[in-house]
Amino acid sequence: MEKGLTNYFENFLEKESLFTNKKALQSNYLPETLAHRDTQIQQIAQILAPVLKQEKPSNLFIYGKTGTGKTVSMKHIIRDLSKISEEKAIPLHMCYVNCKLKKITDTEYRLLAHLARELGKEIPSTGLPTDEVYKIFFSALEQKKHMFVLILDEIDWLIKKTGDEILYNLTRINAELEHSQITLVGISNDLVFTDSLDPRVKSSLSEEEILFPPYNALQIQEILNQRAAIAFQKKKLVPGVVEKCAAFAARDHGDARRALELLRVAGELAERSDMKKVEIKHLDQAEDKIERDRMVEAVATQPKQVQATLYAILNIPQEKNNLIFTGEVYNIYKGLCLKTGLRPLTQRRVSDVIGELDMLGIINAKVISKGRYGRTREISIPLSTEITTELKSLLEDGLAFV
DNA sequence: CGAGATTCATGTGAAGTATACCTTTAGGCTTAA
DNA sequence: AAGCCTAAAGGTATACTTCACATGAATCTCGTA
Repeated sequence: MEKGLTNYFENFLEKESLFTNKKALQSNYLPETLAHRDTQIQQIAQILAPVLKQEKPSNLFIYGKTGTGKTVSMKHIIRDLSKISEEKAIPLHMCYVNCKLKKITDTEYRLLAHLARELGKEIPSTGLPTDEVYKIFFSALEQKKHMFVLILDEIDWLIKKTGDEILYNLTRINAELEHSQITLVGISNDLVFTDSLDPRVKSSLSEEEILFPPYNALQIQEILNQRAAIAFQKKKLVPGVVEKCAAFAARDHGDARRALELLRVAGELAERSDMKKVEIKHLDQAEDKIERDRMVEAVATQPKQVQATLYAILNIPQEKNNLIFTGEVYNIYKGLCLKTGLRPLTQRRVSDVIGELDMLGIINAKVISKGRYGRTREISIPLSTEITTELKSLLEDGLAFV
């Protein structure tokens, strides 16, 4: 037994890896050059360049679907600008914030607290009045005497949850700052998001707008090839893998991030099963695995109550066109609480929870009116039965059944 | 037969509550002069 | 008397509850052709 394990590890070490540098396929990887995003990067650079001369650039709004390179492009620019400002000792602070991070940047208070911490201030997680945090942030900013570029990624989430007041306040702050200026860059993949903004906020946020169009299959192929050259050993990909991978991604709106992830996971799967090369079948397996992992991850990190609600939804007998209604869910949920000793939430709250699950993409919930028979959410589960059963058992463990 | 009125089951907004955490302040204790 | 620590008072954000009203199409009602 012991011996076998040691052997296994020894073999593992000796085995030649398919990868040379797997990082190149990870989503946080920043390549030296970005293919097919020259015009966009150029535009952004032009708009933001004035910061180097200590002039306030226009606020900027960037939009485009997921995986069109918005975030990478922006990070690219952040990197270059920061480098230059450092070399030339230009007082410039670029701050990238992803607003989708639960419990970190998903409310006005938390975002502000995060920003103040970025400037080296200690902010408690709760307890302080929000305008107090504004003041702290404000004075820290003023003290530093520099240009502050605030990049809000997934800004639509923030606004959806907390309203657009934050943006209004942030743009207004400039008028009161004497030694510093703040520039906003909003990134969103919701194309119609700005319509829901207060007109004043809208006009000031999108003084400039840049659209990131989806990549086409050919462009994705090039990107994949570029990255694969760095990530994989030579000739480890069966011909056609990249093409198939690009086709997968182009199928739903040219999402390059997905394509890269697909390739990486396919590589990992090939390696794990001791194959010499990455084959097409690994792509199919990878697609499965990614979907599954994403769901498991999303579900496992939810609070207990959300999990219980989801479990209730998954456990409704799936006969008639799998249409499920809120009342039904709530009843099962209550029974579940009884069994697990969980304190039941009100229907009001569960209604919101269902909305949250919908936002997370774990379920589809649409408000419909059934006429004489009332109004409710029509819930359906867009997952394969395998994933559903996997989630169920995951939840059973998590919820500690009696 | 068709235009309104009715109805149901929940959606949804506003206001209130519990909890966990923060700052301020007043009182008590210690210490140094 | 000055300094320091502690505990109570007073305040906030967040997650949730309570209350009350809003929704919107299937169904019902009733006047009319």
